[in-house]
Amino acid sequence: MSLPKSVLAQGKRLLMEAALKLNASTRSLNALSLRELAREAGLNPNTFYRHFKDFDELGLAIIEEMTNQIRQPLRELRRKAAESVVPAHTPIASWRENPRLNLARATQVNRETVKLFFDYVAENPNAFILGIRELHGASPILRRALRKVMDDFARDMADDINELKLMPELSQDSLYDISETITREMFQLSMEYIEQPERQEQICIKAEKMITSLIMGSAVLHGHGAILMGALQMDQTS
Amino acid sequence: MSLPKSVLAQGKRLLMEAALKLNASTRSLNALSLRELAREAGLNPNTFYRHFKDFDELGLAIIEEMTNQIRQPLRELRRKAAESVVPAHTPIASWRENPRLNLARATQVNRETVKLFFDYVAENPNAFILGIRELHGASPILRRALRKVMDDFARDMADDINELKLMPELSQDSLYDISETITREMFQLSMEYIEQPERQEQICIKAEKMITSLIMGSAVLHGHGAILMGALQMDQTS
DNA sequence: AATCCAGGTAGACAAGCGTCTACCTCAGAA
DNA sequence: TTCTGAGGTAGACGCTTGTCTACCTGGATT
Repeated sequence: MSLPKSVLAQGKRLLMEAALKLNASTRSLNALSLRELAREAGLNPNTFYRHFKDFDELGLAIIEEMTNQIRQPLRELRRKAAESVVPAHTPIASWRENPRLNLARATQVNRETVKLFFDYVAENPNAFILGIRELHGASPILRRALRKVMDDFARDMADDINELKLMPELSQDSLYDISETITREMFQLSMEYIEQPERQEQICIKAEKMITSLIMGSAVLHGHGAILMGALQMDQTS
Repeated sequence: MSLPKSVLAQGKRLLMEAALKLNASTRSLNALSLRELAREAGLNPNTFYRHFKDFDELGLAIIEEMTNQIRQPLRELRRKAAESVVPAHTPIASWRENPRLNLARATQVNRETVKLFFDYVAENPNAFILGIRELHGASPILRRALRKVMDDFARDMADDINELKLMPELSQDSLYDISETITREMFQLSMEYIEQPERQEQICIKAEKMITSLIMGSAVLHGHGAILMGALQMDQTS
């Protein structure tokens, strides 16, 4: 949960961590009082002003740090997962040529990415609580910022699906729509994952199925049903 | 946005409406001050205590009213939409027998339900803002209550899909999972719908596609792909 | 060696807060 | 007709709040 050691002044980080903690356990950011925050951080109330103009600025700082921390690792994981089925730099057969192999790759990437994502959620629950809370919170500034974060995530996902050929070819728009939906759902589910530790495994499975269904359904809807059916039948008999 | 005329004391309704308004425009429920609320409602601060123990109780009252208002109409609409393709009391052919007709029915119900839902959102934006905000808010009580609301919605949806045979047969669990995902997504999208009036039509279409993809994907995943493909091909040539 | 200034503190202020007790009012039950 | 109790008000209480001005400190810059 702790923020990364960086060039941030100590007090600034203390305040950010206190905000994360209070936000998760007690109240949303905009219901937080400056003095309460300072108390939690063990600092003088005025110290807040040395680092932030207002709570939005604090929120933005937290969001930025968190985003930087998770965005790149997620992309790398997708690559690793894809390579674990087909070694890197192997020319990738088209879905039409080898539907079975491609489906296996996609399934593997799906499974591993979901797992990593939830691992990260479990390690940084407070960050996700804050993110999801403020995504629908009262501050338009934070809402906008978090929507952009999710948008970036979705774009990354779409790029990776494209690049790693994780599903039959699709228009850019449709692909992005799917990525957006998946991203939204994953963030939603991360709350359940945090709040119901005893159901974590089920939630993982649910997430995988949701993603698979969405992607498959979209493929069918765009005329790639036959390819998929081929892959699936071969898969079931193996 | 206004709450229904009912047996509620006037002051109670005034307070609930003030809470809706302030929540939507300014701050989340738990960041609301009692005096501010009373001011907005044009009442004495103490009047609050005559009706509610605390803000959670207020929130619960609002949520309950809203749920009663939308739950039944949604169910009825699904029936009407289904009947507009196949008249009531007609014995419904199985998907295997007549995939094309069933797909048409499902598509119609999908389209009309999405439309009705968003219409209702547009009429009661503040209620949805409050609902979505508090679904991820700081109060565990309201979170739990709203999760139950969404759960009920999902169950209704699953029941209707079953009863109206809106998709090929599926295990109850899988069907419920899908309904849950769709419900979650619809609530998410309702925020976008409210905040981006100029994109309302696109959001409708996006929602329809999302639902179709999910349902089709799930059908494929559970071995009903062939039926679907048949229906689709016949559809495309018509 | 002098200076600067980012980071942190101290105290004070008026304003707003939640909540208490006490009082008013008036429709309907007795 | 009297009584009662739900709905609403008034004033006061001690706290907490955000923010202001002023001051301290110690490492880097000159």
